[in-house]
Amino acid sequence: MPDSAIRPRKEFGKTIAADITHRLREEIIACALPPGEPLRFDVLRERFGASFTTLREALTALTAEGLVDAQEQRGFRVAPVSRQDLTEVTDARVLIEVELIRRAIERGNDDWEIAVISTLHRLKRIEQRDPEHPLRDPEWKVAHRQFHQALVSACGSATLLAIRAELFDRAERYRHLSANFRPRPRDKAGEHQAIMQAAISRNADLAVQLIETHIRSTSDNVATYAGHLLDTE
Amino acid sequence: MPDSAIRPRKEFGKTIAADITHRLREEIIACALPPGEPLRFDVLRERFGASFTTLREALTALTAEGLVDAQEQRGFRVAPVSRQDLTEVTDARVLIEVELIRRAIERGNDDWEIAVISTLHRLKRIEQRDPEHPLRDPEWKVAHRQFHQALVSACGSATLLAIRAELFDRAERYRHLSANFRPRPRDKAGEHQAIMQAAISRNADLAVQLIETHIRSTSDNVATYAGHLLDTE
DNA sequence: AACGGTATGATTTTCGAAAATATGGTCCAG
DNA sequence: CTGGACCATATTTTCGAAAATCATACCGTT
Repeated sequence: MPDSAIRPRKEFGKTIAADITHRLREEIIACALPPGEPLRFDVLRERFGASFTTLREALTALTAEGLVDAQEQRGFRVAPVSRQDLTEVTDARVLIEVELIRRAIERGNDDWEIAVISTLHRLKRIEQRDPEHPLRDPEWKVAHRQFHQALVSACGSATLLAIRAELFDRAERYRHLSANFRPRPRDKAGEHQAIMQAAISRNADLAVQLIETHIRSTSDNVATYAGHLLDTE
Repeated sequence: MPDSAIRPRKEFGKTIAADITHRLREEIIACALPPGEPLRFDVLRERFGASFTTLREALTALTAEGLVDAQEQRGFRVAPVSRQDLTEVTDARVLIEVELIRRAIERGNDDWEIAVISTLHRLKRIEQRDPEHPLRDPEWKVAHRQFHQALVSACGSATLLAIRAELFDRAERYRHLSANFRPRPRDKAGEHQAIMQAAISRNADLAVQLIETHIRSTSDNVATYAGHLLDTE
């Protein structure tokens, strides 16, 4: 289900609707389309060069992912943000991610270990390039996502992985929301390193604790530095 | 997000696409459209009296819910079933439902207690009518769903409730799959009664244990009596 | 007979026009 | 001035035809 986002230039593989869905998702997560923004067909039609129907299909898919809000007979808009929603997403992520980490540590084989180590390695290399503003680097985004994805990939449940991916996207949107206001990033590199070590050494309890802290502190950061954006309805 | 399925006669509220989505979902869950069945537009067009585009939108929504399988450029089909998928759905349900029951018991107020008691009452009345084949009674289906929904409704997280609803639907499809082969229903009435009592008396640990047993034994039943349907790819 | 390539038919996917519905403003009655 | 009904416009939603893509059968070559 996740996308392994290799340069999604033009229509990479298949249907236009799937491509539009992908591009719209990226823009919403990156807050290029801000929360609450009405999504009018005329505008989208021009921006994405697709017809009503195709756009509608994409918007329907994103509605199911919780990134778009459908108001029957009154069109679509980017899903609004709120403190309540941030809390719900955070709690749900903790619940699921903790379970998946446990399972992955229990079941992960050599390939899993390699994936975890190598994705972290790439992430650290990218961070060295611009330690101040990692979130602005699209490559960092991809690498960060892939590291966390690798960590749980061995859990054995495609169903839970799909749910996790959805929640990850929704959380990432909140991260972008606060990116412009956050003074300096905290020591994420160190946290990722510690999580990797706990996972590889099969210390489940420690890994779980680190992951929960990681998720919650990110969420707290958003609430602190983007709180003023979370109050409008 | 859940539907409170009151007689969805004709186009009840709003858009045709939403209506078709609802009807298609019901038919898939009830296995009127069997797992793996190709969903060709000509056929659907005749069956539901809607156009390509509208149907496509409905199928896209159901794909996101895990009830339909989209194969790019090669159309849609009813999501296939498998032992692996049944296991995943069951485990995910236990994980989430257990958490939600805990939260609901902690946060539920008078309205919650009333909802739990009254939905169980209705369920029992319906069961008295035809104790042998409850699953064949569409009213039982609705009442059963509403009881379980009421149990967790006070959890405080719309996000987790939406995920739960999706998993419930997917599990219900498996139940229908085995309904024709199951010799006699086990004592569900007693189980529901016990769950209700544990919840109302705020005995979280007991309620959690009962719910987990309830979910897993249902799943085991399916594996036992519909196992021969779960092996074809 | 086996293989590869191509033409034909079936099916999905996309499009823009047309129908349905909401929005906003104006006018009139109270 | 206020409130409500009505009309005009903006926007969404739906449709069936047209384009794109896939599946299959056919044919010629080895």
